[in-house]
Amino acid sequence: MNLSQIELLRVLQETGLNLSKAAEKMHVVQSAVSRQLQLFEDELGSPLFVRKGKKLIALTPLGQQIMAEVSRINQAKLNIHNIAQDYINSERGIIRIATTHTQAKYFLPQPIQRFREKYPGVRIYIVQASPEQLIVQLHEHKADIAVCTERVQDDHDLVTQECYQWHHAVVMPTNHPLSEGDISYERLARYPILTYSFGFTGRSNIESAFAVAGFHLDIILAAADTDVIKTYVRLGMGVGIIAAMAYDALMDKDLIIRDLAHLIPKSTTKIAYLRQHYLPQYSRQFIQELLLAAGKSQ
Amino acid sequence: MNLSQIELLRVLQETGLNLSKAAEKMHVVQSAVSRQLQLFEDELGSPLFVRKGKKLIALTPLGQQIMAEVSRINQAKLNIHNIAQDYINSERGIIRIATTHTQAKYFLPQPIQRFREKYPGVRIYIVQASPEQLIVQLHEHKADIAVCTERVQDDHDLVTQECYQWHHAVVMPTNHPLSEGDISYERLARYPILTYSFGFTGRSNIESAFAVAGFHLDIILAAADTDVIKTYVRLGMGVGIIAAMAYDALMDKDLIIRDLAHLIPKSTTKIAYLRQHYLPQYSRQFIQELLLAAGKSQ
DNA sequence: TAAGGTTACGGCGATCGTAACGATC
DNA sequence: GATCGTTACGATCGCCGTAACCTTA
Repeated sequence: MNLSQIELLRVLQETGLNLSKAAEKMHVVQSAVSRQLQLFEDELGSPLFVRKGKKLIALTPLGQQIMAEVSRINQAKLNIHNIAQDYINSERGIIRIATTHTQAKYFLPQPIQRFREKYPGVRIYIVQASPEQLIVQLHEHKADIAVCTERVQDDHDLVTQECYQWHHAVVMPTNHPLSEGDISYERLARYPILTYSFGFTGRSNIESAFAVAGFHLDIILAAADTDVIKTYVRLGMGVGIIAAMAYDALMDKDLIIRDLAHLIPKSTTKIAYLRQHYLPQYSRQFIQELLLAAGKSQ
Repeated sequence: MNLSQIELLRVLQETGLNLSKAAEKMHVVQSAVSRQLQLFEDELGSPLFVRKGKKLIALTPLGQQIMAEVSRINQAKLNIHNIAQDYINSERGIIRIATTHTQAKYFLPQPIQRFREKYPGVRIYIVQASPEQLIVQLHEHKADIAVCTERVQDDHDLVTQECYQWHHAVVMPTNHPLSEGDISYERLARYPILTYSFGFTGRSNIESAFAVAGFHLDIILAAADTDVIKTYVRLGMGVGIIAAMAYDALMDKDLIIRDLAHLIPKSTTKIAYLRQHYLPQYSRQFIQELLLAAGKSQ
C-alpha cells in the first residue's frame, strides 16, 4: 500500500469510477492507474470494485468500508501539509468559503473586509453553490468553511456553529396595496409571490409557516438569488419574500420592505466545517470575525 | 510524503527518537531513514524534531501536531488491512487481549474456551501487563482489546464497556482468628496485610475505603499477582486481600475466604479498545462472549 | 572509542510511458 | 468506431546499501 494508491481511490470516487479520467487528474497515463489499482486489490486479496466487463460500476461492500478509511488518510494527509504551512507562516494562505449568493453579497462583505485588514496575506476564495452543494464542497475538500442557512445540522461529520439569526421580509413596488395596513397570512397569500428556490435561504421556513397556518402561497418565480427576485418585483410581477438583510436601504429605495417576523419563524445562518479538518490560525480568526459581525463577539 | 515516512515517524516514537534503532525495526540501513526524515522535513519546510548536535531529543511543537495526524494515518492503514482480512475470512485471525494476571487466570478461561469452540481458526494472544501498560499496549497497536479494572475510564480515545462487578475478600490460613466473628475495618487493620500492587486489581478501592473509615492498613507485601499473595499467606506472613473470584474452592481448600463487600466498595472490570480501531467480526464476538460470561448476555 | 548521525555514490527495482490489444456501448 | 480498460516491454527515477566521515558522551 502506498499513498498514491490511496489517492487513486479518492480520485476514482470523484470521477465516477472512471480510470481514464482518474489517470488524467493524477497526471499519469491510464495504464499506470490500472496497474496500481490491480496491485492494491491483490494486496488486499479481494476486489474493491464491482466490474461490468472491464468497467468499474460500483464499490463492493469491502470497497465501501475501505473507502471510509481512505478518506481519513486523505484528510490527515491534507492536515499535515496545512499544519506545517500554518506553522511556517500563519499570515499567508488561502481560505475557501463555500456559501450562497445571499450570504456572499449581504453578510460576508463586512467581516471579509475586516479580516483582510488583519490578514492581508490570506487569499479568499468564495465558492458559490446551492446549500446542498456547499456540504459536498466541504466533504470533497473544495472548501474549508461553509456559511449556510439550511441543511447543515444533520451531518455528523460537520462541526456547526450558530452565526446569526434573521427573518424574512416582503418587498414590493411603492404604492403596492401591501404597503399599508397589517400583513396577515391571508392578505399575503392573495398576491403572486417571488422568493428563493427550494432549499435556499430559509425557503423551508416560508413553506412550513404558511402550511401550518393553512394558506397556500402562489409562488410564481423562485430564484437562488435575491437580486433576481428584486428585479422581477420591480417589473411588477408580484411581491418578493426575501431575507430582511438583503434589502439595501440605498440601492433599493424604489422598493418598500415590510417585516414578516410575525408570520415566518426566524432562520439561523450557521458556520460549518469538517470535524477532522485542520483549520489554520487565520481560518479560526475568520470565524471569529464572522461571529463578531453577527454580534456574537467572542 | 509517502507511507514509509509516516511509518518512520511512528517507529521513531517507539524507539525514543533513535534513528539507528528505527532503521533496524524497519529493516533498512540507518542512512536510509536519516535521508527519509530529511526529505520529509524538507517537504514540510520546517523541522519536526529538536536536535542536540545530530541527535534527535524531542518533538518540535509542529512535530507534536503532525504526530497526531500520523497516528491517524497509521491507524487507518492497519484498519484497511484488517477490514480486508476480515472480509476474506472472518473465521481466521488473531485477537490480542491485554490484561492482568488475575483476569487472565480467573475470569478469561471460560469465555476464551467457549470462544475457541466457535472460532477455532482464531489465534489468541494474551498480553499480560500492568494496568497502566495495558492502555499503552492498545495505543501502540500491540493489543486489540484490554480487560482491565483500573485506569481506563478517563482516556477519551478508548471505548469502554462495563464487563462485570466484583468485590474483594480476605483469605487466611485455617484457624486464623479472623475466620470467626464479624470483620470490621478495625479488626482487619490489626493484621499484616498482603494485597495487590498499587494500580492493580482494585487496589485503589482498598486504599480509599480504609482511608475514609479512618484506618491505616499495614500492607507488608504487594504483588501484581493473586497467586503470589496466596503463597505468602500460606507461609503465615499475614492475611491477603484479593479479588473474591480469585479464590479457587478446589485448589485453595487450605485457605479460608471471607467476604469484604461490606467494607470495600465493589470494583468494575471493563473492556476497552481504541475508538478508531477496526475490530473484526470475531473480536466483536469475543466481546459478546466476555459479557455473556459476566452474566450480561447481549 | 563506541554510538549515533550525515554525506556521497553506485546499483537495483518499482513504477512509469509507449504501444498494441480486447471489450463494450 | 469511440470510449474504456488490460497486458507487454523498455526506460527512468527514486530509494536503498555500502562506505567513508563527522560529532558527542
